[in-house]
Amino acid sequence: MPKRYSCPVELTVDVVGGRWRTVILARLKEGVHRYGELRRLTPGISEKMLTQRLRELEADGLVIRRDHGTVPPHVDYDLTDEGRTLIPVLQALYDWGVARAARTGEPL
Amino acid sequence: MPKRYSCPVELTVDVVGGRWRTVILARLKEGVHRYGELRRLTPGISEKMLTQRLRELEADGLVIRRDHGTVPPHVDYDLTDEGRTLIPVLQALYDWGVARAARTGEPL
DNA sequence: TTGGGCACGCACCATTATGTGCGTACTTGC
DNA sequence: GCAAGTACGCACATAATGGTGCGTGCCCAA
Repeated sequence: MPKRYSCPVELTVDVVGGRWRTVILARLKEGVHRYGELRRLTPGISEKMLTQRLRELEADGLVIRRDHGTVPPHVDYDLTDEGRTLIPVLQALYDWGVARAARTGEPL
Repeated sequence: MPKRYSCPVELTVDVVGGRWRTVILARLKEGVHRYGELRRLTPGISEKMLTQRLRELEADGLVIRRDHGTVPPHVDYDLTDEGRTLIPVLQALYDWGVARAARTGEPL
């Protein structure tokens, strides 16, 4: 049975919620990145988490994984068209984070 | 030691992330609500969760709790000015949810 | 020859988030 | 008199999330 949402916000949170998904998407909105680049750009994430979240984002159709089939491996990730529809959301989250940090004096 | 963020999005997610916080905030952006109203407007949430999240949002300065001190109890919740700065974020989440539902055929 | 980078998979464990069910002290409606 | 509503608190249990450490097969630099 399909899950019912009482509010569109719930649906969105279901897709981009969680500790890492939005952070990863925010990186990818700046452009294509390799696995190792994402890992370095996201301090604190474990390799397991990064792989796991990327797989989920792929399954949700927000991200494409491109394996160049070379050896040593070269894989990169990009937003799909569907993923790009999230850009306004990611931008809003980004902007609020900046403003909030300014108000509270938290470091960035 | 203060927590470090590698990206402003991380900070935002820390504040409004999780299963319920955004949903509650989205309700409050429509106006003041009593505890019982929020409970009815948010199917699936337990009373414990609702109370817990409201306390956190209060502690983060996004929501005010007003206890009218009457008996039987009458308490209502509203966004603070700080909370109102989140409205563009909440709107972006809402809009994307609507558009996503339309694309995937998910019910609302 | 030893070590590191690449992009993971897998097994196991810890922490956090969330849910469930019950109690409270009082009032109003039936 | 009895149930229901109000706005919770508390104890317990499960589910989701996250971390650790190891192994893979190949290549390149020191």
